Amino acid sequence: MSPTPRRISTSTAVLPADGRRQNLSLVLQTLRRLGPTSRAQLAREVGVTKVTMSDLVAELIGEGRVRDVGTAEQAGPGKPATLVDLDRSGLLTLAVDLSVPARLQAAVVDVTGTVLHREERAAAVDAGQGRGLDPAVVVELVRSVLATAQHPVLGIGIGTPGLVAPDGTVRTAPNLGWTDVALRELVAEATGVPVLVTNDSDAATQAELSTSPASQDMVLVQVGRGVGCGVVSGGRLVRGAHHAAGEIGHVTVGTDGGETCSCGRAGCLETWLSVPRLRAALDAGDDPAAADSVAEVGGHRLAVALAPLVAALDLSEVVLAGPAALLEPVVPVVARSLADRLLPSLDTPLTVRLATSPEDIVLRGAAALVLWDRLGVV
Amino acid sequence: MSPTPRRISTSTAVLPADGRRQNLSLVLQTLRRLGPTSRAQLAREVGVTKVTMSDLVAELIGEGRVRDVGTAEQAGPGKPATLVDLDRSGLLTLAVDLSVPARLQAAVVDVTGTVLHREERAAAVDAGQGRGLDPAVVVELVRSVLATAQHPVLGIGIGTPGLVAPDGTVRTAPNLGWTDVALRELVAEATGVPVLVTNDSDAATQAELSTSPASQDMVLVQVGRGVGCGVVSGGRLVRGAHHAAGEIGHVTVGTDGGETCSCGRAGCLETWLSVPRLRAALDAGDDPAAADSVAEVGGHRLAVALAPLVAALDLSEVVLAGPAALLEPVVPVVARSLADRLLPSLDTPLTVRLATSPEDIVLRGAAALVLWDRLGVV
DNA sequence: TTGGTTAGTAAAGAGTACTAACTAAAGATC
DNA sequence: GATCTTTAGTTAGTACTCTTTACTAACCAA
Repeated sequence: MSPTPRRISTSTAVLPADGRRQNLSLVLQTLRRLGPTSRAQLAREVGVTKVTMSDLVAELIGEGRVRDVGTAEQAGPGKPATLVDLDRSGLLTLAVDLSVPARLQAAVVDVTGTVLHREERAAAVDAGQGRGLDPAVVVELVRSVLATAQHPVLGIGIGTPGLVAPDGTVRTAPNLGWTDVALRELVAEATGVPVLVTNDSDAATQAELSTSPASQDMVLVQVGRGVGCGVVSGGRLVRGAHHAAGEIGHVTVGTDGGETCSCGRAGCLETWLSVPRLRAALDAGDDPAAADSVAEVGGHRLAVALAPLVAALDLSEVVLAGPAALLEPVVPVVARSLADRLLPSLDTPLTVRLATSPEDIVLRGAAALVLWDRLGVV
Repeated sequence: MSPTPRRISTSTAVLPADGRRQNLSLVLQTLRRLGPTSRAQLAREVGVTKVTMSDLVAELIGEGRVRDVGTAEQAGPGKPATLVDLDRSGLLTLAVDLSVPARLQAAVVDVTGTVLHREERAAAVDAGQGRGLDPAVVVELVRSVLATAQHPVLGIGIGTPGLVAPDGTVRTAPNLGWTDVALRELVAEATGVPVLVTNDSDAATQAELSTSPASQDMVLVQVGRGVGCGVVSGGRLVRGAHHAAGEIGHVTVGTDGGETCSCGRAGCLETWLSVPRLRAALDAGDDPAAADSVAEVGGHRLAVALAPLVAALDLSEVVLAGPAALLEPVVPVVARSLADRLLPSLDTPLTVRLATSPEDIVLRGAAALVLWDRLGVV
């Protein structure tokens, strides 16, 4: 029983055509991972015969998703390989980042995550006065960027703060002053392009997962105005029972009270750790000890909240995303406090680090999610 | 993009034969869920044509896994259905529960989770004196029960405390005094039957998942000598980076110290909540207030530990497994404390409850895991 | 030149599920 | 009572997917 049979995870029947589609996706994924590759090599990687791989590649070339990129220099005996690769111009996506209202961004992103063209808008949001973000601003921004794309885009991915329903409606987003905004519908109707709306932390997590696919079990904590996270377990982004996974900002941390939070309760994680708080401490005095102390307390509280999560899910990585300068001093505090509160792992120890490339992390993640949704490319 | 295409989750190619196997599994799963069913109904449930379903059923009948159970009483116009059902006698498993050394259990379990025959052994384990459980006892117990099975068993499932490696080796199990015991290998060689070894909490969680398949996102907390848990996210049991998911007993809970734990640190969850502690409080005095107080404190601390997990994974259920009499008073405490520490859910509120049928929960879970591993039956 | 190795293609075959058309058996309708 | 309608299940033929086997093409090494 040890060699567990290859198990497929679906709740509906699997037809041969479904398998074919999966195999086509695998080819694209493999190409994304390896770059230009021969058909023979692809066949070995994916686990089909050369014959089948030639057929799969031919289909992808016919669709304009893959193209021939010439002959490899021979590296030994035998006929030199003819390499194929993703057709980058055929895999453009439009990514939108709404996480910072003062700096709404949209960009054309290629399959490697490179931003080809970017535009920004500034929006003033004051939820307290009932002045939310006008969705028309988002639609205009998307249209403007879409017009600059050199090739048709595969889809539009939007990373937004707040809770997003599976149908692409933003249930609630306090930072944007939104309640039940049918964002997917609005943008899709305005553009005629498929639209995917996700939470910004989930997008960031997907970006991290795509760039460093080593960690199959991790949590990415995004520190901004508030605190959110994305959880990856077994290589899959956790969605949750109500599509609200990752909303840890208003979890009470500790058993000794704390400051009163905007949500009305005391000791929420956001009251201990947030960008405004870290920045204020940095700006306030010339006393570096004060800033250190805020980082110390915030990092400790984050570790208190994360410890049960890390233990219960047996995570191997904790990643912090946000302003690097502010979070840099937090990392060792989190690492130390987590070590204090957990049994040491038998094998590889827990890694705590900053996100590999925090810039445009939401944009890249939104683009990656579109690729995943449209092509099954991880 | 809203109708997300049917996505298969594998990292290797999907051959037609893989799809076929999945579809056969789906038939078994559906029969388990619905009981005796017609081929036409199965076809509608699984999502294939009647023709294909007849073929699938014929194969399963040929293997002795499904059998004809006569004609249905006509419930309307049309030819009456000929019903088929799982052949329960052909789907026996042998389940073993090592979670309580003083009461090692093994049983023949049928596909419904009914225990057909059971045997027990008592073992004295004193890890402090280096006297661990002799694996030969387990082998003898398994052999004894196996001899009583009326039909060949599909596999042997063992639920054991401690950390289990994917190859079926028990890495460490303090309660049994075990370190690196190749349990799967030992039992497999002694019996010639496929063996699956899992953590006891994981087995219990699988049992709960099988009996009430409603909750796709839940945590089951097993309270015994220590505290362990099984996490289900998106309907899947979480394994973790080092196959150590669920080990929350030695997570520090709270920010205000606590008793010293056997692991050497202070404030571990196990120091706040455990069966010995609850029982001692119940037995100690005639003062019911004392027992209440222990349940109060233990339940509160459990909620403190679970809150970040529930929020981050957006769980919909928290299930407590263990001695019902002791845990009964803990449930409302956990529910209240969790509500205090979390933002209320927009939709269905969080459910906190006892396991539906705590008796034999590890045995049933181990059996269910064998069915899953051998047949893909959930 | 000859032999060995690797890439890629061609033809034939096995497996899977489909559609179309059938039989069987019941209730409904005239 | 005869005929229509409905549902279950089977038979025959078809399309699709991947495989095995056998081939050509192109290179290195001796």
